[in-house]
Order: sequence, then structure tokens, then C-alpha cells
Amino acid sequence: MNIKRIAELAGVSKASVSRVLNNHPSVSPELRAAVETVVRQEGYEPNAVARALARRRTGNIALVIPRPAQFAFGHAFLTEVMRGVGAALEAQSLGLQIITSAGPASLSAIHRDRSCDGIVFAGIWADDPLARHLDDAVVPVVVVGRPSPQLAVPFVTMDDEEGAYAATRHLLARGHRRLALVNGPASMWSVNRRRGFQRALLEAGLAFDRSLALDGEFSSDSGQRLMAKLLARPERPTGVFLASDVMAYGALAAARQTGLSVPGDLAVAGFDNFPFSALTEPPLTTVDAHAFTLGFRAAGLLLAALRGETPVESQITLPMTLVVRSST
Amino acid sequence: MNIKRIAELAGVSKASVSRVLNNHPSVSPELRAAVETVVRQEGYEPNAVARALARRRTGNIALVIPRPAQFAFGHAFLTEVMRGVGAALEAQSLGLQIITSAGPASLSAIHRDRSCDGIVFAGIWADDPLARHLDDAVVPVVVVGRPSPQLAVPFVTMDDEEGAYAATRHLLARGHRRLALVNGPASMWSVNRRRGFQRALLEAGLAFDRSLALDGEFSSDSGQRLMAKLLARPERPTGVFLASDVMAYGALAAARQTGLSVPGDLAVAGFDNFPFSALTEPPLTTVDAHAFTLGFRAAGLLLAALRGETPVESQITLPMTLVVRSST
DNA sequence: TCCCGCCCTGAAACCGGTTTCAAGGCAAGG
DNA sequence: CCTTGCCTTGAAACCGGTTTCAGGGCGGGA
Repeated sequence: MNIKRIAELAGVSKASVSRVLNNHPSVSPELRAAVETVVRQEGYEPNAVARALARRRTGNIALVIPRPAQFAFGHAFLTEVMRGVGAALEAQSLGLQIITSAGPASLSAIHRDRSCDGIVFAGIWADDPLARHLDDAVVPVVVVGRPSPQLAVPFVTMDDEEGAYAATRHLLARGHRRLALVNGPASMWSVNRRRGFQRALLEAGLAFDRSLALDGEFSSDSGQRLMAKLLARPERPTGVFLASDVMAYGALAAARQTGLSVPGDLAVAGFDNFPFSALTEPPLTTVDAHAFTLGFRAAGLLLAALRGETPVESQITLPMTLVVRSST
Repeated sequence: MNIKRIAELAGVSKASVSRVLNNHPSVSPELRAAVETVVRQEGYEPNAVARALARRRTGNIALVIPRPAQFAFGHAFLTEVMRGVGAALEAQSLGLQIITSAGPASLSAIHRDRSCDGIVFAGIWADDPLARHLDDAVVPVVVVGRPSPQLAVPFVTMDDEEGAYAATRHLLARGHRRLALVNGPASMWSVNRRRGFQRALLEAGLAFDRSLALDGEFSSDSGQRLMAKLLARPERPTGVFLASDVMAYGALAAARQTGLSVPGDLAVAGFDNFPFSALTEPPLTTVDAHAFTLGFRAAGLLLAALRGETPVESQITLPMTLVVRSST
């Protein structure tokens, strides 16, 4: 069933059917009624692809996460970003296409094949070469996270240096002096979090003890392993800041296995504020990374661009908020 | 930039450019070289929408979850299903469109507007009226979960009755005699889980105590509240089966607050086996619902249908596996 | 030498819509 | 009564590809 056939059945032209379907003002009530009757009888739905071609708008935007699907959908931070993007698009009844595992070739295709009206780019942590292809897109692009200081592309990122700083200051305020850092793998986020951690230490007149800073992989396993390692040291730390909640879950397990109480013997602070972090034993003190908002605002910037607006601010850095629970 | 312009620049016809781009066998090396040079110079990428229209294949499939995005992307079970679907599609380099909050109208549109080549339907729990529109789709549809016994639509569901049965039997085998049930809201899943629970009790010669069976909403809050209620009873249960891990997290918290030890005073078994369930204190005994596999297999059925194959089995019920940890 | 068939290429039709443009009908105004 | 202009409608162009079909060139067989 297509528009031509509907037109024949209703005894009108394709153009008229199109006008009726798009609520064009200049159609007579009779014609409208005739067309609508046929449309209903036949259960006709216009072909979305043909419509997109003619209108030069697909009505959906892509969230590109250049990682395997297995990883992207299993990652609490990224699914929260999806949630934010999805919520923003839903309000405008736009479609959401999630593209995972995009290599440089397919990425460059997405940028120029007009299969979507705009792109939100997320999940690039290291200074990825993929980020270089960002500005040759033919549709608006917004990045979650900060791709690279040079690029002029709009982005929404978090102030993770401030977040790490706040968490560390909180640990210091609780009286801890030997603080450990379990960071993520080298990436734009990790560098900032380490910087915030260090800054808080220096301001408190404490030296940054390199041997108390280890790098994990954002997994609970790595958190547990590294925490165990730190606790096995002759002078073990009394507080630890982990650059991700998931690693903190591992750290809590490690403390338990070592027979230490949290926060009595060890204060633990994480970063992300995933939903589960309120349910750990004890509930985790952490920095809320506002992942949902990151996605929501990024989609908002994109929608503004699609409407042709030029937002006053197109490079946004969200402030982080410390969530104090019982683990510190 | 379009195919016509490329053709002009290369001094050939549109048809030839198309043949080169699609690796058609009958093109001379010279023509191929000429076209490829221009394509590279201009950074040309064929318009995906026009291509989809001409080919009558969009190259992407839709995962429809008729719930608000806020809910769908925040739900551990559903994101696992997404992960499975995504992983299956990624292997075939097909696109994934996630459609949330589809009301009856937009749902019927998705089924017939040819904006995707196939549909995986998930997230319907109750006997939703939406399920009735399933068979008027013009593209193949596969459902995650069992929509309704009458419908002949292909589906992949879990054997949750057996799962609940296994968990309950496990609790009984641990010597518990007063067992409580915290079920989800009325839905196709919940009915089965209750049935499995009851069957295990009856087989053990125990009566099903209606006052020990409560219905929550799959949230940790409701789990905590209902568990507290159950523990406040004069004769409190010594074991509980909760129809979702998230509710079990709440139950663990309730036990802690009541000063009861798990599994000493109360054995707790959940259902889902979310990643976090290995990290609770104590780690949670639960039934693995294989959400990832549910999505993966559903996408597999769809891919088979798209290839024109008729799978021997198009209505699949996955067996559940009990994961015994320290909470029982 | 002529004819046949294959290889390569381009013209044109097609996918299924939207939009422009022109024209017919009719009411209002001069 | 004629002109003007608005309202409504249809024909045709267009969006940007793919695919069919027909034809030209060329090599091989008779």
C-alpha cells in the first residue's frame, strides 16, 4: 500500500493525500473526509523512509558509542547517558538510534550518510583518534565529555576535577591523613580526577604519596584487587578515593575480607553515584557525576541546533555534587 | 554532494557510480578507479535514506519498549536485553533503534511505516493491550517474554516458573519451613513465579500461607518495606524468595536494620542475577534470568526471519539456572 | 567476412513520498 | 458584466539512490 494507491481509491491526486496526511490548511472538508476514510480502511501508514527522503529530515538522532555493544549496554554510566538522551528525545518524539562499535570508517559514514538528523557522541575516554573525525559531520554533533581542548565542537562534560577535589576534601575533613587513590585507566576523566585529588592533598599540606595511587580498570574486580594490595601495605591508608563507584564496590569487599570495618578502619569514597551505591553495606559516599543530566543536556544542545538556534553556551561543564553516606 | 554530481565529476553515469559503490562485478578497472578517485576526493558518502528507499531495506531493526525512556534505560533487566540485542545486531552490522514510550498509535505506525526491517518487542509485562497490535506488522516481529498464549508470534521467554521453583526448593533444602514470597506487580512474569513458588511448597507438603505473600513493584524500596513488614510478624519467616534481585537488595537492608543476620536468621533468594548481586553483603543467591540471552536469541530469530529462513523453533523458553551464593 | 554473444555502460524507470507551480472555480468588488 | 483574487486541486518535478533494459564494442567461431 502506498500513497498512489490511496489516491486512486479515494479518487484524488497523490498531492491531496499528502496534504491530508500532513494537515495542510488548504484542503476541503469533503476531500479530507474521503481520504481519511480510505486511509483508515486500508490501515495505511506512510513510508517513513520515503518521507524522510523527501523532507530531508529523518526524525531521529544517533547516539554513537564507539565501543562493543556488550560493553556499552553493560556500563552503568553509559546507560545513564542513554537514559538522559532518550528522555530528552522522547519529549520531542524523535527517534533514538544507538550505534555501538563504530570504527573510523563507519563513524565517518554516520557523519555524512544523513541517516540521522544529529549525533550525540559518548563513550570516548582516552584522547581517541576517533574524535578527530568529529568536525567533518554534515549534521550537528554534540559530545558527552570533552573530546580534546582544541576542537570547537559543542560538548557537555562534568567537572570531575572539582568532584574528586570535593571527595578528597571530605575525607580530609573526616580527619584522614593517609589517603589512597584508585584511579581509572588513563583517559581524559582520570587525569582530572587525579588532579583534583592531588590538589586537595596539597592544600591540606600533605604530600602526594605515589605508592598509594594505583590505576584500575573501572571494574569491581580491579577495585577489590587494588584495595587488597593497598591494605596489605605496612602502613595502610585510612581513607581511599576511587574514581568509580563500581571499583568502590570491590573496595568494600576487600575491606570486608581483610576484616576491616567501613568507615571505622577505612573510609571509602567513590565517583559516579550509581543507583546501587545507596544500597551497598555501608551505603557509599560518592560524587554524583550526573550522567543522566550529561545525556539530557547534550541532547538539549542538539535539539537547539536542529531548531536552528545558537545556544549562548555550547560548551557546558556540569558541577559535581558530593553525596555523603555512611562509608566515610 | 550526491551521486549525480559524482557521476558528472567522474564523467560517467549515475548507474556506473552506483555499481562501483556496490562492488558490482561488471565494471571495468578504469571506470572503477575513476569513480573511486572522485569519491575519495569529495569525501562522498551515499545518502542512507535514499539507498534504503531504493533497496527497500533500511538496515536497522527496532527494539520497542513501550515505557518511558527514563524507565527503560534505568531498568537493569531491560538494559541487559538491549545488550543482547545489540550484540547480535553488531555482528551483522545492522543498526539498532530503541523506541521507548510507544503508545498504541505510534506502535501501530512503527509496525507499518517501514522505518525498520524488523522489530524486537520487550518490556511488556502485564497482558498489555499493546500486544494485540503485534500481528499487523508488515515486518517480522519477535517478542521478548510471552505476550499472550493465543498469539502465534515468535517469542523468546524465560521459564520463570521453573526458576522460582528451583529457588524455593533450594530454600527448602536448606531446612527452611516458613517461607515468604515477595512478588512483582501482577504481570505475566509474576503469575508464573508465584506458581513455581507454590508448587515447591506443595511438593514439600507445606501449605501456602497467603499472609506471607506480598506484592511489591520490583523496586528496592518496596522490597525493603515489604520485608520489614514480614519480619515484624509474630512468627517471622526464616526464608524469603523475592521475584527480583532489586527487591532482594531492599530485603537485605531490611534484615540488617532489624538486626537479623543473613543467612543465619533469614535466607534470601532473588531472581534476575544482575551483576551487582555478586557484590551485595552477603552475595545474593538468585535465579539467573539470562536477560542478555533473551535479547540475543530474540534478535537471532529476527535475523533468521530477515534472511528468509524459517527456524525450527520460533517460540523459545529459556531454562533458568540457580546461582547459589552466600545469602541462603 | 559475417554473425553471435559477452562485457561494459548509460538512459530511464522506479522506490514512495513532498512541494512547487499552474490552473480552474467561485465569490467579491468595481 | 468583467476583473481580481482567494481557495482548492492536480500535474509534474524533485529528493538520491538502485535496477532494468537496451545498445555499442569487441572477440571468437563459422
